[in-house]
Amino acid sequence: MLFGTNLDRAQRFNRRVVLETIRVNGPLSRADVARLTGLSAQTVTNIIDQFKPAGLLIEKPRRTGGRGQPPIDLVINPSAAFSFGISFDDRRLVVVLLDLGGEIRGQAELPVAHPTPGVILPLVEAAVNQLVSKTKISPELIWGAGVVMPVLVSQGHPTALGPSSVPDWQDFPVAEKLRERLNMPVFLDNDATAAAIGELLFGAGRQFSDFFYIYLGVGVGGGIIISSRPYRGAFGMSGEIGHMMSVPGGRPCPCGNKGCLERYVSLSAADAAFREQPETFAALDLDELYKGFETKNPRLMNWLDEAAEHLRNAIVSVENLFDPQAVILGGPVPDTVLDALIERIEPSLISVSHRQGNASSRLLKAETGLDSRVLGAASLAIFDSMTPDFSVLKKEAIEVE
Amino acid sequence: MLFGTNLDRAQRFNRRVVLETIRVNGPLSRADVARLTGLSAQTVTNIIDQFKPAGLLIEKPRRTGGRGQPPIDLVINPSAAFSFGISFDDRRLVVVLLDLGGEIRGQAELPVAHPTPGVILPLVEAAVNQLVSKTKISPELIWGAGVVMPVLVSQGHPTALGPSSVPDWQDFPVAEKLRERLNMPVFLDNDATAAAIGELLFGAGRQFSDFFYIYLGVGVGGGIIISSRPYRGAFGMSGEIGHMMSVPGGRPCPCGNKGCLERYVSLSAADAAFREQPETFAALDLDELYKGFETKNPRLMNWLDEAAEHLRNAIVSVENLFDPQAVILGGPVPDTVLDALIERIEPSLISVSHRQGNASSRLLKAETGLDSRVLGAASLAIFDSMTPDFSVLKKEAIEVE
DNA sequence: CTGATTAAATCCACTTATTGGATTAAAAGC
DNA sequence: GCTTTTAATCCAATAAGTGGATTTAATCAG
Repeated sequence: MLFGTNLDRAQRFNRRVVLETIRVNGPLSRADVARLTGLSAQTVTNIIDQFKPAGLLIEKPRRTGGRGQPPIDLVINPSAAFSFGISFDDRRLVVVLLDLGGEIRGQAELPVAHPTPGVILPLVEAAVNQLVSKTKISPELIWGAGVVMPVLVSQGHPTALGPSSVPDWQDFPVAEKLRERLNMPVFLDNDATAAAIGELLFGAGRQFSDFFYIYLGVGVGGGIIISSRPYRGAFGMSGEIGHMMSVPGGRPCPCGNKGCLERYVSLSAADAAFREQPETFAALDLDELYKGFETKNPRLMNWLDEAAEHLRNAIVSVENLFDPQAVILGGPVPDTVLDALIERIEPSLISVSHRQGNASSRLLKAETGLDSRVLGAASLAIFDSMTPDFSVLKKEAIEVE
Repeated sequence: MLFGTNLDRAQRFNRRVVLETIRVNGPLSRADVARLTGLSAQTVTNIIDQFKPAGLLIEKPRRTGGRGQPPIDLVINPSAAFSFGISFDDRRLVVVLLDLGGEIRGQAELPVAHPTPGVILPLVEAAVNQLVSKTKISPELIWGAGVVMPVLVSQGHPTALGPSSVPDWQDFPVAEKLRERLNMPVFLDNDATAAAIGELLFGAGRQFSDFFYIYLGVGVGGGIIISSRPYRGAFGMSGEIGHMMSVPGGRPCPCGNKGCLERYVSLSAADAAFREQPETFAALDLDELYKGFETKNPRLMNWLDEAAEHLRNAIVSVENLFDPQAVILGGPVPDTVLDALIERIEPSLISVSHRQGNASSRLLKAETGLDSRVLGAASLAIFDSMTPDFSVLKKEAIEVE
């Protein structure tokens, strides 16, 4: 439904525009911000004055060199706000504390045997409280927490298409329950979307406004960034690249179709190739698998070749459908595996992105590394508070501060 | 780049919100609009007063029945604005005059042998002038013209990946040249995107904010509507569903890959099946082909079965990637062909859109029919002037009225 | 038939963010 | 030491949305 806006909302929007412009474009003077945003210098001054009490911006000493009065450079104060990232599956729970600059300030990791809500929620609460007291950050600087778990998320709630490794969470109101316990805004998202947002804020996506993030994990998912915002689809389930048809009539998939990409390109598929057995859809021994990659196990090297073929076709489709600035490959796999895949895929990609004069590499490796998942989770709250989204103009939108 | 907004832009945005809300939601009182948009009743009154001089809105007699003072219903005046649609290929040129209600007020159709700019531009100018004088509409009510031709459009200019049926237009500044001749805003777009916008404004897409339009023509293209706006990709070439890989290692495609969907699902592919010959990539005899469909030619019926298979896989991928509210199938093909395809595809579609409780049909037939292309072209200017887009808030945005 | 009730539309004074022009400040150039 | 240039700020003006009060016009209850 459409909505109108007003003076209030417009300023809230402008505040975010100013903040995000400074965050992305490095040290910037008030005059620079005015030029970049189209706002008047006076307006920029006013808005920046509003940020001062919260300490969100740091003024650097006047920079000399050119003519005229030297500008005062502004940068984001990384210690002005914090966010928690929470990630778990059927093996472990990870909680990280991220600052506004994208640095990890604290981390807790716990083994988990039975990831039921009754077990996980208290553990999360304890870990968060412990991190707060250990790092001595003041609670009002915490903008929120993001949660990622191995489920699909539709309209804020966990859902699943096939069997799940965390079945107890189906339709459980995670965000609400955690909000009550932690007393801060809580966001739940798909792993791929969260990782894409993490990459957008702090990683390889920083330079792009439109990219497709491929999250290679136990399955394979996609996070879509359009106009510097996540696109979650009409029902929150977009980006399911793993269930694109890769081999007509191929391997059966729990989703009900045959030949889905995920059955060929995923850690689960790699594991099957490694063990020379069909996929079991049970918990994987990831350490074993990582070791196999490290020792260049021939079955895994073989799998890499095959996986690259399948993935290339999927990327061609993605490029042809989205025409993004880049496709970014990441997820909880060793860097060497990502490199190996990219090396095999890139040279022979033909799509609309193959345009003349486009010499730049279109398939990039994610920068957030093995922790992309939990870093993505942590970036959800920061993203929500900082982005000059359309919805900021809406009445229901949430206050930046 | 980010941009700020101001009071001025905010009102421009609100004006469009009010107008579009009334256009879509039928007769609405000022109070209704206030409730739907979140604007105050006073603001709605003010904005509607601004539209009165231009005659954009019509007040219907007070509606009685309920308690309280009866509301005054408002509807869009279809005769308050007009737009031209211009479409040509290597066979014919079509120019239509559309009103704000989506009705065709006038139409001109001319055969074309050599569609060079030198031939087409004067013909268009003459046709437009003739339609203006014949329908006696006043020139200041014309919001603009949209152009569609068989090329890909990237950043406002014609480009091509493979061979083109209108090679003389490569990188030709169509919009600029026509703007000079017609003295009105001119928009150039891909056929699929234009048809999708037409469907969004006046067709099956009216009820949706997120859908994928499949344009089945000589080739097959896709128009993406996200949040009620077209998504053209980072470089304007999104939606190229025709070059998704359908058969690994399959029929060679001029794009450089093998097994592209378009080599199996398109009028060109149908024609090849009809003639039992490989594709020639020369001009098709469409009338012959249409006749073949009408007489239920067995080779074409066979092609329908095969095409449906390929198209189904592509739609599964599209649904899994975009999670749209619907996929709409249209283009310059007989209704019976669209029906036949949908009938074969729909029942066995499995994707994330296959969610529980989603009984609604996900694959729909376009409503704009055979003329989807030129109607889409005509809707470009109307869309540009009416939609409460993000960009309206920008300094550079164009005035509504 | 009359007064109470309900809802729409408008009137009016007020608030507030942005703006544009003027002013001040601080450097470099000549 | 004066001029030029640029940044940042001061100040009065502008204009759109808001909230409360008022007017208008219908239905409902007695």
